[in-house]
Amino acid sequence: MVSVTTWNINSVRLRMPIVADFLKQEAPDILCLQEIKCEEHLFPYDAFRALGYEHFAVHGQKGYHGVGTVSRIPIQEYSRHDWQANGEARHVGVELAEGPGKGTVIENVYVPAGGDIPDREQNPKFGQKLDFLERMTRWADGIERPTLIVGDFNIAPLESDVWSHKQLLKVVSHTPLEVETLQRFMDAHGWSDIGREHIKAPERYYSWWSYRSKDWRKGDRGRRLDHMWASPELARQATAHRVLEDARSWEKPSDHVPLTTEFAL
Amino acid sequence: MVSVTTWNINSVRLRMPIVADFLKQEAPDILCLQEIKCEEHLFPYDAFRALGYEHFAVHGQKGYHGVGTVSRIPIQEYSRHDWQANGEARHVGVELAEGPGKGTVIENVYVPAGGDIPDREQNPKFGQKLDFLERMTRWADGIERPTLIVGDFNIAPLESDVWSHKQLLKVVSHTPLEVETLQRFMDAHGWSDIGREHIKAPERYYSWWSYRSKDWRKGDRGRRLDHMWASPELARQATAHRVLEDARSWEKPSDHVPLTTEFAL
DNA sequence: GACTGTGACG
DNA sequence: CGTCACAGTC
Repeated sequence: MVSVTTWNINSVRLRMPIVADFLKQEAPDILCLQEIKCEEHLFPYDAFRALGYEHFAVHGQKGYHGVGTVSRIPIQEYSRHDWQANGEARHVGVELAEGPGKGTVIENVYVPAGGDIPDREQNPKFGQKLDFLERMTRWADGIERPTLIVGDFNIAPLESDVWSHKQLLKVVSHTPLEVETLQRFMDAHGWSDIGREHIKAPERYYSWWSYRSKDWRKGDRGRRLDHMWASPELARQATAHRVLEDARSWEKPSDHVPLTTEFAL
Repeated sequence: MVSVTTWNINSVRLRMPIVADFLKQEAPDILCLQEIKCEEHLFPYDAFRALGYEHFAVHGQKGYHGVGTVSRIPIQEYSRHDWQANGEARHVGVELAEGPGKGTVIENVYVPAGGDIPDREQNPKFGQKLDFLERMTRWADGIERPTLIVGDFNIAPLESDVWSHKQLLKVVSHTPLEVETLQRFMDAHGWSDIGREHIKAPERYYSWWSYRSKDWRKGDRGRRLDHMWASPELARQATAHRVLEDARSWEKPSDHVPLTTEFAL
């Protein structure tokens, strides 16, 4: 069995105390973090080692973005794409280096948020987000090995992925254009949406609640921005999937919560 | 009996938890804070009221400096000098409004730090500090009522007020020029240095330890920058004086510790 | 609302 | 080392 967690941590240095709590409690084999917000040499390697996580693939930059994959089973860095070709650290890929599942690829990605206005002309960041997804789509077309891609996709595709489909139709993260673009990425490889295989629509499923409200539970205005997608054959080996909503209430929380999937490898 | 505390708090909003602890523990009648670092409308009045302190004289500004006098016995704002005439909030004066000691004046002051280089030409801030003290000296010359002046004077006048007289002779806060300038202020009214009346030189007496060292106790590199000076007749009524060095070890401490004097009024 | 870096100030 | 302000991002 191999378990994998994805978590947009919104500063790994600031959040290391709750990351440690999470690892002690949930003990996934592999933890994929997004928005680590630090350069690679400032990543808290020692704190992870002290918890038994001794394998790393970190793609960081100063201040913004950045992803890091941390593991207690051997992994090997496999790829590091810059799909925007602008130097931003938004992806790192690893493969399982030993044991059952050896060669399985785990891609950790942080898709651009896309700014406020869902219009390429008025808001270049929205265009960048779509372009990023389209380049990922072309890349996915050539995937030949069993692959798990996880991370903050910054898109909530289904109606039951948001607290109000109607009120979010023109809000970046849930616009039809983004949803279609994400669908093309899905089709390019035939990804299986593990989250929705285990928590079927139309059941409510969120992974993010804004900081901009006193009580995140009040109104439950969440969105499912974080995802775990697998190649079809790998998806069939997923035996369990959990969303740790409680983490949104922890001390100094991230605005995202961790998602975990177990695989019978 | 009336007890008065002076404490450079280095942000009253950030430090309110330890201020509350202090008031519960020491319960002075009057608390004079410096470096409150907030505008008046952001001063935590309610937190003080909840502790039984319902009388205030606050002179604040955005971000820097600022002084506030908080009392559980009636006080009345008396003066608010701008000795530099540059709009900085560095002084507020009150008088006891009722009971024994009615009319006694308590001045709360935050003398400019003076920058790094002890030279007017190279460092205008050093000149401003001296000018500030000289204007206070002219003001002190006209004092006619029993007065207590407390606060962060940013000068450690005596050899035993610093961890190394020799090593600090050219360090702003202990230069001969500052010490002479402070002495002229003392002479202008005949102030009595209550701290040194109770803890006589050459006994070690510090009220500040820099943040710039891991362990403030290591080497004990302190300075006596905070003072409580009284008119001669008032000084004779001072019955006790304490320095709460422990406060330097509290959770998220200020770099200054509170000084308290009791008066038999 | 909460994070980052920066720069000023101590 | 540690505070605040500011601007940028999400």
